[in-house]
Amino acid sequence: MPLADPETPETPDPETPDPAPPAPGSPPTGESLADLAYRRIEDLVVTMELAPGARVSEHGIAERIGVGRTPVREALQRLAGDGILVTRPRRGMRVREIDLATQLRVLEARRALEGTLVRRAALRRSPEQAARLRETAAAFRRMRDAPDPVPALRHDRRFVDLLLDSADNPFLASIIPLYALSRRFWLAHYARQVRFEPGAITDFHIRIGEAVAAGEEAEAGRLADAFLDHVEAFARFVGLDLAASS
Amino acid sequence: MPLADPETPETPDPETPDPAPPAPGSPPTGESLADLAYRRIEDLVVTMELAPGARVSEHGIAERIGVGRTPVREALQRLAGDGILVTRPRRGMRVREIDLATQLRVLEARRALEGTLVRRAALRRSPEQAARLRETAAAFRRMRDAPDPVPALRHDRRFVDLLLDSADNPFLASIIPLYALSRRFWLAHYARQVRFEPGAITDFHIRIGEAVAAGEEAEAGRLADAFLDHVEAFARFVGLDLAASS
DNA sequence: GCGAATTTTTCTGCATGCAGTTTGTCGATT
DNA sequence: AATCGACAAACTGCATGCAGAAAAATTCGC
Repeated sequence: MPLADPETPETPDPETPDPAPPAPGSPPTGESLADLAYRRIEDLVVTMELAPGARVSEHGIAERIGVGRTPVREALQRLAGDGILVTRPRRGMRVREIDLATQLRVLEARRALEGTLVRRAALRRSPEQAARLRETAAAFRRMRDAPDPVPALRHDRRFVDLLLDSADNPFLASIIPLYALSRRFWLAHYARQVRFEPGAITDFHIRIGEAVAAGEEAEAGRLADAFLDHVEAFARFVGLDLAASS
Repeated sequence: MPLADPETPETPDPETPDPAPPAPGSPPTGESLADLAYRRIEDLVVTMELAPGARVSEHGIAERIGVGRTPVREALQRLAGDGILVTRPRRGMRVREIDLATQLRVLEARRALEGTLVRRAALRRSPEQAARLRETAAAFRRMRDAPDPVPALRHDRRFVDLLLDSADNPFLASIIPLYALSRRFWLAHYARQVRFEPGAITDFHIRIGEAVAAGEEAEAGRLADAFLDHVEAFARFVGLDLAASS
């Protein structure tokens, strides 16, 4: 999902005064079924309930999550555009396989975007966003040693959304699917290597969240770099394994 | 359009030998109507045949380019995701307005991605790609002083596609819509300021293309940085104007 | 004659149907 | 028994129909 763009602040739109956020006690969903489908499928992929390489059909997913084919199709096309699904010309879509080469490309793109993201977030976050970032860090801290990593993964998803809001640049949103692929890669392999204990990743999240909340631009940037070094080392480490076992 | 992903090279797919590129003398379109619609609409926006702020309806566009509403809808949603169109919840889509604040955000994101893009392209381009890059540079040279800038703009679009192919990282593709917005901004304002003559931009393209073709990573990176400095200076320069006149 | 309420139009979001392919299966032929 | 070919099922790409909501047009009240 590149650019959710929840109302561009630069163009206040002279024509209508904005009917207020769809009413506080609004209908259950303020989002379209396509948006819902996107996030649901993303989650299925990241948690590997939809296994790497699995075939994905519009009809199948539509039944699984209980909506029509149209919104599912829209979600699938976005996911394919994000590289989370791969589509062969006439043959349908599959969940992207996990492999080291792809993961290194993902990290290459993350490296391009992530430093800017956290630096700008540190620079531009509002006081409210800073507070939420601190809450997020605290939540990570509570989850630090939980046995099941999936809740932390889902929390991480929201953390990234918050960073993006704080950075106030919707054009950086293309980093979101990269995180999804990274989370899946990590989930697929973290158990294998004690050398990279799960807590280390969470610690980075905590420290980045706090640095951004504190407005420490340079420190946030350094942490993001160090984080990527760590993640890349992890990928290469388990990647040997991956190449050998296939 | 993030990630066109013309067959991922990392996953050679053991199942089928690939039915050859849709046949050389294939049916007129090797692409879907939605892809065609995307590019067509992108072009309409960049050339401002669809003016900034113009309302865009599925039906209207469908009639205009002669396809059904479904592929148009898919294209519009991608364009909205790319930030080229903006969509207010239930109120329809509009062509994004042109303003300095947005343009600076675009350039911020470009700065994050562009260096990586050209460096990797220089590192990974194939001999064939290098040849095509040189052809591209030559074509730019021929167009350098043409009175109508639109052909050069369209050529630039292909240049970027070629850089992306060369960089061999589909996850960098989110830069494509940023270029579209940059081209439109430039087209909207280039005539106003003789201080930034059109040829300067073309010169950057030429030099970057040649550096990438030659495999000069560091030089390509430096040129990309200098290019962005120039483009940002241009944006700020005409932006004063923009703010003053509105 | 001017503003406010109401009707009409237009548009999005979604479901569904249809055609052309592609994939998978099963049977016939060698 | 293996291979090839025909048939059947499934799926994508696209068109279209329908409901609800917003925008525009129109009419009504004052």
